[in-house]
Amino acid sequence: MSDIEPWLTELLRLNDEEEKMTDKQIKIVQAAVEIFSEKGFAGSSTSEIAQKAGVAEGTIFRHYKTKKELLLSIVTPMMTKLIAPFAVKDFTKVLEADYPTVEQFLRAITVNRLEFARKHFPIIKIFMHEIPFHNELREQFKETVAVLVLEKAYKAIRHFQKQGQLIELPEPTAMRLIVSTIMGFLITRFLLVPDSEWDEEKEIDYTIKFILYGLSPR
Amino acid sequence: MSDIEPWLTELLRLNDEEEKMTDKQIKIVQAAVEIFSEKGFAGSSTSEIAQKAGVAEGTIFRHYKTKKELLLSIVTPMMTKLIAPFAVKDFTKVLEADYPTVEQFLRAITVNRLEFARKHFPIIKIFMHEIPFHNELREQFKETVAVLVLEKAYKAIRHFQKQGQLIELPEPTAMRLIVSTIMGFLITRFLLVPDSEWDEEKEIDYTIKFILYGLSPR
Amino acid sequence: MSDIEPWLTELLRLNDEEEKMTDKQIKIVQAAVEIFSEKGFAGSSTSEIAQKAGVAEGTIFRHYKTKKELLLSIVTPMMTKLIAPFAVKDFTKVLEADYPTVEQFLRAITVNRLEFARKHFPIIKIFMHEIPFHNELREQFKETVAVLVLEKAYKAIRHFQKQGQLIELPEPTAMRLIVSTIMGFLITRFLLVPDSEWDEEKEIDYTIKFILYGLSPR
Amino acid sequence: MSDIEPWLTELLRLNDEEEKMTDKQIKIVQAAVEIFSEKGFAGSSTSEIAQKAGVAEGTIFRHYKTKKELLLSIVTPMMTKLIAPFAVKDFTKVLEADYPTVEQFLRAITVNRLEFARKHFPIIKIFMHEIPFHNELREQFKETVAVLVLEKAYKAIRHFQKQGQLIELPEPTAMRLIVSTIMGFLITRFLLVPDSEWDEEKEIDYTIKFILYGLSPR
DNA sequence: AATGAATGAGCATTCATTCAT
DNA sequence: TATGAATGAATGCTCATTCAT
Repeated sequence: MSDIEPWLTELLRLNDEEEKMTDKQIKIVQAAVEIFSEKGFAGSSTSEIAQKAGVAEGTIFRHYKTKKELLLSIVTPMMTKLIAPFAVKDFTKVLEADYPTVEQFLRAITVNRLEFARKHFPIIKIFMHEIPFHNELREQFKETVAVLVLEKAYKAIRHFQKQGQLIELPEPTAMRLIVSTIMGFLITRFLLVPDSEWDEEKEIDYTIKFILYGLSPR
Repeated sequence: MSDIEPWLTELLRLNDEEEKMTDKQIKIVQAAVEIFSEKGFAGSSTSEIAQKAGVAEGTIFRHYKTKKELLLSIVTPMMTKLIAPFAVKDFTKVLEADYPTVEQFLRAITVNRLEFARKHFPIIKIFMHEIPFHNELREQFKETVAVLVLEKAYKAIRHFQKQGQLIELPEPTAMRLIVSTIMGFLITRFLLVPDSEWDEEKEIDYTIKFILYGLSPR
Repeated sequence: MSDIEPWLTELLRLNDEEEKMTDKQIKIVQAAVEIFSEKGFAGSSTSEIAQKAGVAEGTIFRHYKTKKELLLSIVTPMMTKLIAPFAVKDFTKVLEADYPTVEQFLRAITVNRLEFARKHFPIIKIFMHEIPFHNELREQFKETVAVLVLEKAYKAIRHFQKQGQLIELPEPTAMRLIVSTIMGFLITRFLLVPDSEWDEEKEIDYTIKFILYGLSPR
Repeated sequence: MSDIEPWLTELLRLNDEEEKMTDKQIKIVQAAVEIFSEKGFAGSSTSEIAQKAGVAEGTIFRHYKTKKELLLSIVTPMMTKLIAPFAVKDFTKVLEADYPTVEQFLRAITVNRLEFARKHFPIIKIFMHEIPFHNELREQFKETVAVLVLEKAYKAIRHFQKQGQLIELPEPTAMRLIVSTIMGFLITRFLLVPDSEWDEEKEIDYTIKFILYGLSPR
């Protein structure tokens, strides 16, 4: 915890543009992420966060009106980052120029999201645990992220289907199968076997191939 | 919620063999499942459970020493049921006799677990949310369920690999790809699109085919 | 505080008809009245009340959902008692039968309210301090007490005016002058010179005579 | 509330003689009066005052060591103003010269205090609510105001009694009856019917006449 | 077996006040 | 003079749990 976490630098950069975070505020966020991800939001107490952050309990509430606001201030910016790879105006052009084959596209996406998950893992964990319990989170996710990402992803699927690189499945089904496989990969990597030896290159390869064989015409 | 839930009859049958549950106890479990699955364990209060169950606060603690014991009494029996399909002594014989092809086997497993999930959905939800926060749960799951299921599953994979029906992948990798796909199917079905129209037969078919193509030799 | 206060027996009797108050609850109300009247509602803390009542802080909130509910449970019943002398169906008949002269009527009212104030003094003090800050209190007072009392009082004034015992003033003005004088008498008695020697009989006499001379035709 | 309040100009003038109040300080006092009179001292928070005044929280404490000091700085000068009409050396001479009859004297006092109350209403309200809870206030009031005013008032009463304009009552009793009536007049005017139509001239007249008839020999 | 009053530790949040800038 | 971040004690209230009935 003494090193600066990758998700933190990110968060700092995001907030930098609006307002400077004080030293103590940074410590608070750091402690909150750690504790929320370890015990869940409802299971964490602000006094514990304050203690770990080395600040008075009142200090938390000077910066965040409520405990929930602290949660959202951590989780919301992550959602924005999630859509980053899809936040491109002319998506089809990118596909044509950079990813002539599905394989290249899938590999790019997988590696990219693997790095994203590696960087933001604790926050993603918090997010996935809390999303069923907080309407704001769910709405935010649905309205911004899900919509934007889905639209672009369906476009990519149709693009490769038209080229005959993917079999003709309903886009949602194809999407589901691809996402399941990649999510399963990430979950295995970060939750189930976080420290064991694991040949990442090879596992990526297996995973991509699996999707490819599963979805390409014979 | 007034009808008797499928998971409840199951739970009653399990406990029946040991001890009779009183009327009030049943009401408590019913209320607890509902509330835990809606707000999470830490976010639920025993007083709310008592209220919904229509019993006095003290009554809960007459049957369960602690709130956590109530949680475990709900979640643990579900784990036992989870391994049921694999709780067979001579697994290879079953495979040979009943499931000559991977497709038949996969289809059987998928349909079977789909029904299981349909029946036990609220409890599974509770289980998946709480497992990261309770060592007992994690231990219980690893030591009994995971081990037993994994062992049998690897055996099945090796069985079909030997027959040339599956390509040669490390069993954990094959397992991961299969489980990811099926879990993705179940999560989509029960969490993401619970009420929308969804052609289940067709989706099962797509899913099985995807795994099959992804893992069988060309 | 060790003796049973007059307002307490009253309060107990009122609640008795609905629900029994537990021993601890009585202690809580007793302590609350004492502390509220000494420091004001906002200046009193529930922990202090609990301590003085000799109960755990949580016990207060088992009986009263909020601190404010505790306040209202103390003050509201007093208002009902306030209208008691006017809660008579055929008020004019009472006047004719029992109080042939204004003097008799004024003396009866004054003595009666003096005793009322003596009994309920701490609660009245609380009531008068809190009424500007709590809309519920103000509404309750206006809608029930003020209306009922005013109506009957105006009737009495008109009654004695018709008989030529009172000069012709607008009823509200006559009412104001009478009430001011009696209230001033009570405030002086209980707030300003609570313990000094004070010849009550004589002061009542002066007060009644003052009103009488001030309002009767020469 | 945006206009300059009458009590404020008064307060400024008083403080002017000692020390200049800064712009922010004026805003603070303005906000404090408004909030104290609306929610009571204990129910108001310094942060709310700071916010309404448009200053930083710390600024309040630069000018007033404590919240209570802020209260006193508002209420104390008002007391000085209260005794103004009596702060005359040769009171009897004033009576003889300016007020040959009780009626003239009463009318002068009533009109004068009516204007005073109109100007200082919010502060008077604060004062009356807080006096039971703050010993300093009570002491200050008793030792300076009450004593000075009482002394002069008794003198006036004796003066008119000697002339046969007032009946022979103990001065405190006469005082009580007069003050009750005038206070009742003011309270009715400013608290009970603040915005309704109300013929002030006529009500003053009724009030004076009531006292006069009540206290003068027949 | 069931109750519900009682507990006291713990909770999120607010408070008046301090102090480095 | 003014700021506003920081404090930590205190607040009203909730919690899981106990226990006499």
